[in-house]
Amino acid sequence: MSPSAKPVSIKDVARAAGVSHSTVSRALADSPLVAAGTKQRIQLIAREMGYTPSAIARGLVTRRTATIGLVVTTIADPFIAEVVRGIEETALDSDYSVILCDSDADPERELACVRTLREKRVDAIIVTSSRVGSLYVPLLEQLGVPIVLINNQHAGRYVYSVRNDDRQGGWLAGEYLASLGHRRVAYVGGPPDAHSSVERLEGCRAALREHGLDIPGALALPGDGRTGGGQAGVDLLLQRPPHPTAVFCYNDMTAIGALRAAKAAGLRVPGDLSLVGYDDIAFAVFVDPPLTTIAQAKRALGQRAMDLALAILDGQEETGDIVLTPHLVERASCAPPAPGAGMPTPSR
Amino acid sequence: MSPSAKPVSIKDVARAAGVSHSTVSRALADSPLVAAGTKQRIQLIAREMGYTPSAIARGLVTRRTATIGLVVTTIADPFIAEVVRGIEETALDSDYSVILCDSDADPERELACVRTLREKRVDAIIVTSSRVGSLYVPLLEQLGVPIVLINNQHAGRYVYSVRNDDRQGGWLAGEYLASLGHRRVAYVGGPPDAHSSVERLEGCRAALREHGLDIPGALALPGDGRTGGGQAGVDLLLQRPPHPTAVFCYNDMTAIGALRAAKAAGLRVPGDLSLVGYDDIAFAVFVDPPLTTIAQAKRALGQRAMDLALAILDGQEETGDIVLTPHLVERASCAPPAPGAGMPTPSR
DNA sequence: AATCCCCCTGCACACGTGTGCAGCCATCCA
DNA sequence: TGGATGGCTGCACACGTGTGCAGGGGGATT
Repeated sequence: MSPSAKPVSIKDVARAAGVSHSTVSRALADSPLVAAGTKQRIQLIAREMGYTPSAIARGLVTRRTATIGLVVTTIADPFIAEVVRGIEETALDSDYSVILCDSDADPERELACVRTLREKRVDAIIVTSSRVGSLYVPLLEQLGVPIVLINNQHAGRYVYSVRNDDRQGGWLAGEYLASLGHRRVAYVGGPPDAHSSVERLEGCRAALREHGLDIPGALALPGDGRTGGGQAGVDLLLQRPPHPTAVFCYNDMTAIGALRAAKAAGLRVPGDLSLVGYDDIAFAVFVDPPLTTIAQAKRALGQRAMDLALAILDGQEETGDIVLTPHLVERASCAPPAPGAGMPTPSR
Repeated sequence: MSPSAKPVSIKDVARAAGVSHSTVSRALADSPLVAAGTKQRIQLIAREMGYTPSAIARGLVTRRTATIGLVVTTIADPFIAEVVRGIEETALDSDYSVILCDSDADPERELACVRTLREKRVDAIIVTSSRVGSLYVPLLEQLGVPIVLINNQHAGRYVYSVRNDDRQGGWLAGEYLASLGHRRVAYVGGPPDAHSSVERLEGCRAALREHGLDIPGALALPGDGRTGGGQAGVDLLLQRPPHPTAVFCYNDMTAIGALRAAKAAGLRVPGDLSLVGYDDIAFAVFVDPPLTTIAQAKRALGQRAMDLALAILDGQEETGDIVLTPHLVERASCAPPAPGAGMPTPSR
């Protein structure tokens, strides 16, 4: 069959089998309304003719496309890629397809994506780490489709969310650093408008306070969630003493940037500076030293999101806000502070 | 509108405008057959009613879904993620959607993907780095859809390909190492059945031969395209002297694994061992030392694949095999061999 | 033997959109 | 003023599938 030829339809099968197309439809759906013999014969003929049902036509009548839309800021982010994998996995297991839309963090493109997804009549939409998450809520009225937000809590009808407990993650980092003996820790955050960034900071602060410590405003820097932000953050910290002995980073990319800057400045990690990341991306193991980090269950995040979407479509009333607990992965980028560290002018 | 409400159709608009649905259809398509005034009025009403055309119904009659299927081994691979980004980008610009299928390198899942894509009536399929590429050719007869293979050359009707010139890439690596003065270089490859791996090896050999050198069989090791393969490869090389002074790796992941093994064995890179990767993934910059590597135009690979698919669907006869040229990116993982290196027993 | 009932099959319509063709009305030309 | 022409609109069908309803036929029961 050449690419331009039209595929065999249910009617073609019906003609070959000498029955009506209704009977074929029922036979292929394994309906009890069709006699066992007829059913078997039709199924055989359909197979022989290479029949494949048209999800298009089916979708038109059933109003279900068995397809969900997935909007991501960028698939090139290893954290997001892992989440997507979880979504893909459970989608395939449930015979669902996912239409991927890479908005490239551009709100205009993101809107174009949503418009397309609406035309394609996807059954639901999953959005990961969008900064314009709240933008969807007004759009929802026109959308008429359930939306699951990943790591972007947002209350609202028809808007659900699955997220990592950022506060708890921050707390783990703070508690760990404090227990190592650090008394002067800094924070290099994510994009200024990211809710998750302030949550992680607050969590960290809460833990430090239990030890009588805090992160002063001068040591809480904004970033961008990428290596550049980490690099700039540490550069800035090194310009104004006294230096921190540890830096908690918004995510692993930021930590990797911080690591570069520290090395470039002649500091040893973790000897002179301890670093804690967030996410536990695959590459955290491969930098030198391997990154101690707060691990999110990335795969699970995707799976739960997809499961939630399926449950909603199945008509089950589900809790609208699932939160997953992160945990600390101890590797080699942290150590107790060197005696006398954190003083106005380090050796250099 | 609640999620379960049905969207407004072209007929609803027609009723509101007091015309037939045909006229609405034409007006929205900006057909010259409709009077300018009527057209404007209808478009306004449609907008006010929040009408969105149903790609489902349209697809049924036009036999075009404006959707392509994308089959990947795993989206978690940063190289593939970058390619996907290129595809996504040009797809969105052409108002096409892409259905992503992560086969997890499992042939069975891969087949399930293709079956689903067929049901969804995608206009074309793009496959990246599948090892079972040749498996698609027999399937094509039932498929009736053009297929574009990325980095998986395979002649055949209705099967097209966009690929990186692996031989040339290998040649670049070999030439570079030879010009640095290395006389004993090893190769740690990809999966044994990967055609690209033998191409890169052969290209490298060709360059070395121009300098009177070669890669003996004992120094050409198989791998798996992941860090584990690189690690195992270098471990093996270090077990049997004389050691190579440089290792050309199938890809960056392999090189990163090789780097770990070398460090673990107390070797310094590039002092004691030079390393060349392949792909130039984003993380190649962040390992220590930053990786010298053969860069593939990943984004372009995706773009060209999508462009090719669009051209084919547009009825243009296109050349079926596009090959892109890689280039060397010099960073810090290579240096001239140390004097006396490559001898039976290194210092340790 | 007649009636009833059950099992199976087909008819017809619906889903939302695109399009060839016919038909209507107004305008223009003779 | 009558006919022709052209611009605009609606009718009807098609795309492929699902499903309520009617109807037919055969077996069982009375």
